[in-house]
Amino acid sequence: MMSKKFFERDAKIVARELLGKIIVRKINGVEKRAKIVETEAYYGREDPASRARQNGDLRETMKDEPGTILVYGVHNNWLINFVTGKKGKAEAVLLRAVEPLNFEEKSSGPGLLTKALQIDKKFHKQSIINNKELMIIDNPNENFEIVESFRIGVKEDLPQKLRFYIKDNKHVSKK
DNA sequence: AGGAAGATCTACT
DNA sequence: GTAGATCTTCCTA
Repeated sequence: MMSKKFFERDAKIVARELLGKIIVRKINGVEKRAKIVETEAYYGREDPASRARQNGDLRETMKDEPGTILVYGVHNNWLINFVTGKKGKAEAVLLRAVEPLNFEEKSSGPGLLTKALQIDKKFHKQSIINNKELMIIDNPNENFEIVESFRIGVKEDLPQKLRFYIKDNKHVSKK
């Protein structure tokens, strides 16, 4: 189980370290497990692609406690983020793709993985720490190479590589 | 109340 | 490769 301290660091670091971890979704006592294979980091006002740029609920949520779940809708899809950094900083990590471990649905994209794991707005503003239906657990002894790239689907990116994925993993989203 | 934009996905050519 | 579907969120009036 991840601690609050894990999420209390820079979004870029958390995004990188979330790779390879296992996300567990409990639905009526049944567990769906998947390995995180792709993430992106988002920042506050200085980030042209971030929703924290505008005022509103999303910006406020990004400034909430680290480990807060942020669910955001775009083009008929739910996207899930975890708030990172110290409270008040407005940072988050987007889950972009996971590898199914004990189920079959496609989850190689931010909208697809929320569908596969049945994540929707009801998780918005809940915390990933000590959550009964959704949790992230450590996966030691994993060995993989991390690739960095620019973010996907954003109109204007930062001059920094903020997307991270596991090299050669088949479930990383396409582009 | 209305409108436009968007961190997407699918299907068709 | 391109277009269209479709809905949440924020901004304007």
